[in-house]
Amino acid sequence: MKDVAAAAGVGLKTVSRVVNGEAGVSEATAGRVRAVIEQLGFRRNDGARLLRQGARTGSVGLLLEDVADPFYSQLSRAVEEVVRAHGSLLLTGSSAEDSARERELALGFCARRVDGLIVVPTSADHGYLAPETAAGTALVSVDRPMPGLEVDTVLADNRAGAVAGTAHLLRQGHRRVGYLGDAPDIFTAAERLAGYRQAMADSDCPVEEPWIAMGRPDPLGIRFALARMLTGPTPVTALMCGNNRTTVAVLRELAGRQEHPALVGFDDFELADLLAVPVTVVAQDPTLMGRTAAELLFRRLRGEPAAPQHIVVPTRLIPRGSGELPP
Amino acid sequence: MKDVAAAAGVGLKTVSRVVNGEAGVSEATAGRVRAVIEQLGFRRNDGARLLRQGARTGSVGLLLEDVADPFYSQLSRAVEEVVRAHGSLLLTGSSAEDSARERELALGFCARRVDGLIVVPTSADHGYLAPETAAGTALVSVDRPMPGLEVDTVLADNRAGAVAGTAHLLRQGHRRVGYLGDAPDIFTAAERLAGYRQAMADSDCPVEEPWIAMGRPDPLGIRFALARMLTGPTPVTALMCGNNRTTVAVLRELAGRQEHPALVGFDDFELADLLAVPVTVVAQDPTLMGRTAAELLFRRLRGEPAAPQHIVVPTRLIPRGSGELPP
DNA sequence: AGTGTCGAGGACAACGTTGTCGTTCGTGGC
DNA sequence: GCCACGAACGACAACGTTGTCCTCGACACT
Repeated sequence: MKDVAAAAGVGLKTVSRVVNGEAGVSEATAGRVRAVIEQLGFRRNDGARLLRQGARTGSVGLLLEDVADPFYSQLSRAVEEVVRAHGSLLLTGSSAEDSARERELALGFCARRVDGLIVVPTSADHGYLAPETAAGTALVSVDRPMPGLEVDTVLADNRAGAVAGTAHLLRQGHRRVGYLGDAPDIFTAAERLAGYRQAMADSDCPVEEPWIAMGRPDPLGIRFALARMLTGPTPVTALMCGNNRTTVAVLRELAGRQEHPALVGFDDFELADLLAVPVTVVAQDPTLMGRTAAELLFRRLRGEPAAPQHIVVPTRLIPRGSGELPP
Repeated sequence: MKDVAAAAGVGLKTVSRVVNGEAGVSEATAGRVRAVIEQLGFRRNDGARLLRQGARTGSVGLLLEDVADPFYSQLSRAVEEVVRAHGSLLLTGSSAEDSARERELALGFCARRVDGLIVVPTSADHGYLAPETAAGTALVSVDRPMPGLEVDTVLADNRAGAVAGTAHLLRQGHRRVGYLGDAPDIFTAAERLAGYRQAMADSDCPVEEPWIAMGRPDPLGIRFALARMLTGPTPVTALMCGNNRTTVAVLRELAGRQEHPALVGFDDFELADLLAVPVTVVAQDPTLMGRTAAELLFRRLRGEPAAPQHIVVPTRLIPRGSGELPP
């Protein structure tokens, strides 16, 4: 900017005025300055601007488990749209379910002075973010609650969804239903497992422990779990899958086996309706969740709600065939 | 930091030294300063730091069509991994194929002084980025070349892939093959269409214009296009689809129709192998493309290659069934 | 005791902006 | 001719850091 001022033969402040469209510059001068700016390819340094103004940086951080997961990538897109509508930019990071990595990214974002942070928290304590919220950084937790900090939170109705999915299978006449879910220290996984147990209990169906398999969805683990569930002395006739990754892994494994148990998946996924047996799912609305979280963040930045909000987004059972198979 | 210095009863610079782990501070003082930092929840303002140092900001911008598209979300994740390995942060934006929006985002990133920009360019001229590259911002174009600017570029071998996919159908005995692709002003769409035409010509198969449908993949457009291709006087017996979105839309539309033409899709997609008729695809490697682009960016930041690099990532035909159906 | 040396720590400027306040100059009214 | 006034513009400080250079005291050596 100094260079521009020198080249245009005007003062520093005049260039600043032109750049910011402020009044008090004659059209002749402004034109000359603009020409020099164009010629020199000058762009204002937002870092310095923000430093001076002490204002918002116009950027928001989004921290989730994995951008490549369709659930999160849809959520991410929804967040982006809201952020964009507010004229802000979005920093994204994948925690890969590693709390150290999450923390590192979150603090990195804060060092860049993001206005707010939208986080899909890992299960570790998030007290380290307290100074940031105290310093005015808005914080919204999405998909899971944030352990160790009272913040705005947007959750799916995991338990009710799992109850609905499991109950749907039971209504088809199944009594032995298996459950495959993510690692139980993940909030959603635990909630959905609880929903499954509740639905089973509500229908007086005792649950045998071999019917339950919890863990990060890897093909081998799924294979063993399915073998145990489907070929034991009391084989299950139906499966409830706790998330899209697991559902897909199960479908892939089932494709290589003889058994064709009924199946309901938590999370909708593309092409679920086009499979040989279309897959019944308990659909979440990642777009709505992302949008809600982002809007909550900007409401918070406007200083609107006094107490932390807790919003629960309902799920929806979509019968497509796999969940309507008889025992 | 001023507050920390005051509270700890030391000078500003001493706090700075502690924060940066510089020598010249006694352990006693350093401990005291660290305690105050902890207590006050102080975090260094990276904006000011970078302003002072005039150095790299440790951030990179990624601009693509749509984070929610599985192809781009995988690419995005790969970029993120490399960026993280270099200790940088990632700003992400979706252009939604809108060049004005892309430009706005790109300039926004540059105002934040990102060290580099990885872009999936729209078809508009990108000369506006010339001043940025001149100012030292690294720039890499991925998935498509960047019109109007000579930059590092990572492309898939679109034409060869489309040739391979189309030739594969022709080898099954098809002579009338239809092509459905994205809007022809998109580089990849045009390249792949050209590959299709070339393969047809190589096998002396004349192409009739109703067999070709180019445009943004919307269900209605696909429906009309398929009706035209499949029910005209010279109906096609096979389809080549130009991208994952189109392939999925076509599959969905075909599911509601009687005809079951052979089909090869450009881009692999999850569950392609689990459909009623598993889908033969020309697979790209979005992870490799993303990683390559990001590594190129950091090489450029280290000042390594003199001239802009052009890297072409090969595609791979994966026969699964749909492409092996006879006429 | 005087001098040199070294470690600890502070004062100050500068990075690129913008808010505040002042200066200059032209115009219009008396 | 004088003054008031407003428009156009510039000088300067400040934002939070860090690099440079300085001071101060302790200690060892002559």
